[in-house]
Amino acid sequence: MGDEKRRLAAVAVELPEGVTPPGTAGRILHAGLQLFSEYGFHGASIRDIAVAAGINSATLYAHYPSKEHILAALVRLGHEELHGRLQRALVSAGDGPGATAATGATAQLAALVRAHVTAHAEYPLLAVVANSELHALSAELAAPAVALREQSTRLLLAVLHKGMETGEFAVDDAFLAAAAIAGMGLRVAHWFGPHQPYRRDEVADEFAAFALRLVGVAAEKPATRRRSRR
Amino acid sequence: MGDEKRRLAAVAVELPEGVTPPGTAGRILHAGLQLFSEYGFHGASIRDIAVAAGINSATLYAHYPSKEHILAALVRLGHEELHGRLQRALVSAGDGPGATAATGATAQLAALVRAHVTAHAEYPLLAVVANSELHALSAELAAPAVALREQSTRLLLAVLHKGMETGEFAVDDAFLAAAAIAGMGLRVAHWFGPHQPYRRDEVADEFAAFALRLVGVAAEKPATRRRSRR
DNA sequence: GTCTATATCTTGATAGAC
DNA sequence: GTCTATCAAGATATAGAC
Repeated sequence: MGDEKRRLAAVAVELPEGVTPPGTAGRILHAGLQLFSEYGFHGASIRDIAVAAGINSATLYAHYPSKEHILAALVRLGHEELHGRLQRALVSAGDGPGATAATGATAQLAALVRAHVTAHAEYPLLAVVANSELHALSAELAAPAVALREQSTRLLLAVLHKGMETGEFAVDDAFLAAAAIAGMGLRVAHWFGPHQPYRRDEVADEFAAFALRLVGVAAEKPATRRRSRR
Repeated sequence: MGDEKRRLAAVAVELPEGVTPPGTAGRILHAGLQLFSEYGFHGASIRDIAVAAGINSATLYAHYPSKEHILAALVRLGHEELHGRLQRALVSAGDGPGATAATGATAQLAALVRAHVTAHAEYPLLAVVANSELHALSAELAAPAVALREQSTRLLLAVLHKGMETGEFAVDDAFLAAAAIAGMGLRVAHWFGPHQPYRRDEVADEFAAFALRLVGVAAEKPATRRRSRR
């Protein structure tokens, strides 16, 4: 699955639009994103980040009070972006015109997984930093992200429980199903990239179909299935 | 899913039996396992490791030529353990008395996933180090693990392709299915622990069932299903 | 094999001029 | 806001006695 030596595939260093601070602060964030995702928090130095941002290392402290705060900003940003997408996906799926009591959870789970996978395929570096470097933060600086993560988990569990109650899903254990579904989506950030023969929405659709099968929902269009690509 | 701040749950620091060097070299390896898994390679210092191993930092160099070599030993060990388990699982499933052309791939996929999940639940620290700290190694020291990882991936892909050919599996794309199945198993190392109300084999069985559903194999015993625990 | 002591370098962060 | 210069602490690794 790609270059197995690196933490993730060669991807453009991108942050969600609208939320990145302008000017130097934003360039520092981009530099941190790139270096933290590749070398980890402790593996990237203040000077490395400064060089990548095109500034002197001392200038950095005019924008962030410490190296840790750069990471905290990225981790928070990543968790906010994901949680916002999950929430919007849920709302859209729940309010859809075709939603009934018998298909609500199915559509919501598909929307949730699609959003989850899309986010990880769209911002792989941010996802890796938010997931794999959270532990480098102090409890205080990690708190906002931890809270968001718990809420995101709750969204998934709620949909699973709902589907189990309506009978849409045949699942023994909601937690284990959530862990499996979340795990397969999280990992996308590590292998997805422009070198793959897939578009983001192809992966998202396929993984949503995987999730539905996983919870016991039969495939909706068995005839439409494409041939294998790999 | 556990303490979301840390990289993994509170688990005993264990290495596979028989492969750990005796004496001080082994204690260094255990110390490295604990500290690398919690703080990452660059987040744990030589002195930290020495203290955890109960020796002076200089003594360490009588056993390993560099800090990087400690990590390399752990990463290699982790990949060898996993690959060995996958191979043995495949052989057992393939040679089983009930194996036929129509069920071979199904049994093999279940065995593969069970072994994968069991390994990650049995040695979570080792799995986290082997997976998440591989990038900190030079290309040379990472090479053995990278090679093993490619072989493990091939095992899974081969089973998927076989099941697609025999008609056991209804899968569009073997690579995406492999990525999903591998991802859900890899993540187990991050949340499994003694605080969870599951035994290792319960998780392994459930995840194997998830994988079979994911590739389109209908549940074998729908009546035997237990009630949800969470 | 294990220690004390130390060399050498890099780290995160600060002081102060412009 | 950005720089030069620098501090104090920490890093990896080595030398040499026992």
